Amino acid sequence: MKYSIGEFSKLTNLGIHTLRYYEQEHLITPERDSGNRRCYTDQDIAWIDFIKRLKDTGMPIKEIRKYAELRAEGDSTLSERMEMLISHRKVLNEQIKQLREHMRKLDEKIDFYRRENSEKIQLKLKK
Amino acid sequence: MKYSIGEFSKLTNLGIHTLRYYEQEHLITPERDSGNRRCYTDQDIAWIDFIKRLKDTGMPIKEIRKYAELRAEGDSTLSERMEMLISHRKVLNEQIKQLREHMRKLDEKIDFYRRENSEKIQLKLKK
DNA sequence: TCTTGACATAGAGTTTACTCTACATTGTAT
DNA sequence: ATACAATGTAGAGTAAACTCTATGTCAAGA
Repeated sequence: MKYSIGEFSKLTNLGIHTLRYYEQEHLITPERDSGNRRCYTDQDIAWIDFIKRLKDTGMPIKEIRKYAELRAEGDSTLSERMEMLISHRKVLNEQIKQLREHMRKLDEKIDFYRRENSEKIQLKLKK
Repeated sequence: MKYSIGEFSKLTNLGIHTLRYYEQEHLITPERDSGNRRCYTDQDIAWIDFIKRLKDTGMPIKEIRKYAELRAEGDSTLSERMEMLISHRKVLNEQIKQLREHMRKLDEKIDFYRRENSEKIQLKLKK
């Protein structure tokens, strides 16, 4: 199937402006029809999903762009792309570890508050 | 112990400019000495650590500011602050879940590449 | 006393990632 | 044929979170 930018925008939940911006940044390069309109494909949906994933895990547009450009070059860049993913995997792993630590500390703080609060309540009851 | 902004900057790894910016945004309000210089304390170090944690977990400055202002009001806001933390805890939990899912998908992709690559190698060997 | 370095404020500049505006063109329904 | 909604490009505007610059003050060492 082929999609106009409007349809594709709905399918991906990315604004039309954002899609054009991504094109400008070389993240995605849809074909054009006879009237110069963008034609997005089903593969493009999967590709945008992947871009979103990279974004959600903190990869800046510039680096996603590097990946996208390698991808556009074809199979000869497969191993280079794999290296990028493996190195990104490490980053992701670190992030998860960090968040767990943050969660732990947050729980400590919540516990502390709970204790503080119940002490305050004890005091109020004594009064 | 009391610290000048320069010392405090080193202790917290936040630039002097950033510290002044945080003050402007009401995240932290150090005392001033006779000559109007900022005096940071050891508590301030712990407080900045906590601010960093909130930032690292995606809380925007404006919301941290709300928390900081409640904190400055004292004990009467304890339960309100606790509510904020508990609700932030949920966000954090969601984040961790999301990242795990991203990791899973990333691993799938890496696996896929590995297979692609080995096929390519097989083809080369046959040639 | 003079100079230098850390600090002060006010405000401008930067980066990232959008988001919007203005204006031209095109495909489609009436 | 015409109106109008979707699309096109170019470029301006926005928001967040810094980051830097200009200019001034002041305390301490040479």
